[in-house]
Amino acid sequence: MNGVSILKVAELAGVSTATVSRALAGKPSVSAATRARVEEAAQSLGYVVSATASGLASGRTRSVGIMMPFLNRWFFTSVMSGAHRVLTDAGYDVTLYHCEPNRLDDIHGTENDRRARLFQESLLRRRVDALLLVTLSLTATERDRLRALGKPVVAIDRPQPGIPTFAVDNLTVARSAVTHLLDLGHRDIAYVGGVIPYDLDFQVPVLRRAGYDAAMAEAGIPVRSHRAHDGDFTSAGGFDAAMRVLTEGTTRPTAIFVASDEMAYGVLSAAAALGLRVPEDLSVIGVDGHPTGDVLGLTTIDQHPAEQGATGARALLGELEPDAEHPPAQTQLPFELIVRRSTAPLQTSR
Amino acid sequence: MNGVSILKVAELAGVSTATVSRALAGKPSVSAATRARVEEAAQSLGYVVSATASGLASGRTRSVGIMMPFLNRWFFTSVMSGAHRVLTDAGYDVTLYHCEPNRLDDIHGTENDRRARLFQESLLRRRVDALLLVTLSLTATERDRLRALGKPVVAIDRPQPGIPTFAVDNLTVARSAVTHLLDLGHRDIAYVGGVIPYDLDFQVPVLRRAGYDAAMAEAGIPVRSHRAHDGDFTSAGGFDAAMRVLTEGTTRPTAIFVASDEMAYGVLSAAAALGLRVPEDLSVIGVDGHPTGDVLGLTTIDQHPAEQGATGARALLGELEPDAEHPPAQTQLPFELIVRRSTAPLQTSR
DNA sequence: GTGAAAGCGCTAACAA
DNA sequence: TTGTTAGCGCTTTCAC
Repeated sequence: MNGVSILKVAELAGVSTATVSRALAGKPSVSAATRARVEEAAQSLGYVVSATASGLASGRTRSVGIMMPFLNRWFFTSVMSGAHRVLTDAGYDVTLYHCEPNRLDDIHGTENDRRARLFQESLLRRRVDALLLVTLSLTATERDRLRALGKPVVAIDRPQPGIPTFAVDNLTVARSAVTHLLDLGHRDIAYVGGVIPYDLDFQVPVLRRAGYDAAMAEAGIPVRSHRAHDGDFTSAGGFDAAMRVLTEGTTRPTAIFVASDEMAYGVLSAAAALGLRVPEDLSVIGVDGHPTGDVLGLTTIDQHPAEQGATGARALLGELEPDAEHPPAQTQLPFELIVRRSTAPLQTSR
Repeated sequence: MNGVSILKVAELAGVSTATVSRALAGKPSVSAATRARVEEAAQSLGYVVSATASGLASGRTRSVGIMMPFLNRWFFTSVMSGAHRVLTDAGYDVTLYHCEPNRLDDIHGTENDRRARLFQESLLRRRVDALLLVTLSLTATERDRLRALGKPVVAIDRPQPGIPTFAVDNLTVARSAVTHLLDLGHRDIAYVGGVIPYDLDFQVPVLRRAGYDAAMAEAGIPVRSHRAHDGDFTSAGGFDAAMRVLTEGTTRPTAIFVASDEMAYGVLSAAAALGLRVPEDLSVIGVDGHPTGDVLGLTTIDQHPAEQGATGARALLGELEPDAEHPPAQTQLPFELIVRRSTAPLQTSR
């Protein structure tokens, strides 16, 4: 019923349990011959160290936590997937924490018990050695609680004060997307973003909007407010926002920069619903590198989310090793413009 | 650095550590007054029980494992998400295991070390009290290893011999989809499925294909082989399969049943690429209930994946309680036809 | 390079 | 109802 204990291995190998522990942990102070005998004994008995016992004795659990605000959205799970691979290959298990975003309409913080429990209970159970935060906005209190854990913490995609962060430069990402449209001759460029429903301080949409504003300003093009609307990072939200962007006012934009691919699918659909041809009547560019963008011909900026997760995980593993240097405070990750058929030069004959 | 220990709580509350343990575990044999004092002491000290210590002493880790073949595909993460919610609300942590599918071209099982390590090492670390398998095909050996753990195991979506399973009836799902098309007057109905790349024994596509065959047979319509092609459960695969389905032979099907929504996006795109209007020239129906299907107007069969995960998790929690009855060997979950604008009555004037 | 022994922080008999 | 005590299965000094 229970697994084989270290004692059996010690007996079979004719050594003490201390030696078995050392040998299996790869400690240097074990002779090659002994190590071989121990490994063979362990192998033949199917012995695997008990996570709880080892964790209690050593204080290290060999598991790391990944915290994300959404458990089933492509970007987040892709980051997670990349991190998971790196961590499990290094012998760590992964515990998944769902950190529910604080909603804008709950600005007084009276709700979100689940999030409170996460920081006040779950993390204190000391089940993990380190934590990877994916696109999370923390309050100062939450950051203090994390710090109090005394464990390595790394953030992906959303810089946190005092926490090493790996992210693309979202402002530059957005600027690059808009610049692509500008280079194609577009001037009347709309923005579909996604600030609305979540997180008090969800920075990514803000930065993408800022990049849009910056690129337009550099091109000397004024941005009118009815040219920017919020989807909520869903296809349906993108559809609604695009319907407004494309029907408000007396003229129509010739291009739209959409802050995520999944919203862009909704934008493409809205264009079709209005009888607009893409890219002849309207150019559309997204962000993320979502795989369905391929068949839909969506031009996008791929930010390689799985690689982001892998990079964050490697930084964590580095910190977990006693004598490794700490990761830099903030590291910028690469991204890549992928031109497909949803963007084209401005048609001058309109 | 380390958390507060049970001893401090005991001192502050003026009781023994055993009583603290009992009180905090909600054991009945504690007086209301004592319990209150203990809880207050724990609260004021910010005490949370150590997962490792509690796990070692009790043999229960209060964590459950979720095993899935893909960590970043919508269906799987949705199931996971539903299960995660139920489990964390019940006070359990979730450890995520990636069980890499065995590829068809690796039929001799010489590779896939990661999968081997999962069953021969990770699971033996006894980090979890129970296991939820999402759409997994196990070998007999793997099943034996799971059984040897002596822990509750529940499967979602893919029946496993000897393991309680929750799933939609995939044959009926497929049959319903095809029947919807038949009811609209279609006779020449193609199939885009997805057997190719993974898992020796990946049953879902097989069942969906069987449902298609059955519905067609019942309608007395022969199925010709060039009317069925495999995508690989990706949009790109769906696109390629549809291109073949729509261009091979001298006539074109008037409808396509696609075994997943994400493939169906590729099918819609292929239709557009060929200048076919949906639904006027071609009806398309998918399966899953993927959210982007909403804006794309994709008719589908929603199988409520998050609910599937929640249901599986509840069954596991039931088994974790000593005196609960075991879940039934196989339970069929509901699904729902959602008619949108990608399907329409057969146009007789062609 | 290896062993003896003392915990790690809890839980679960067993007593009282 | 509560306290005492013996582990749970490892890791890690400290000796040798």
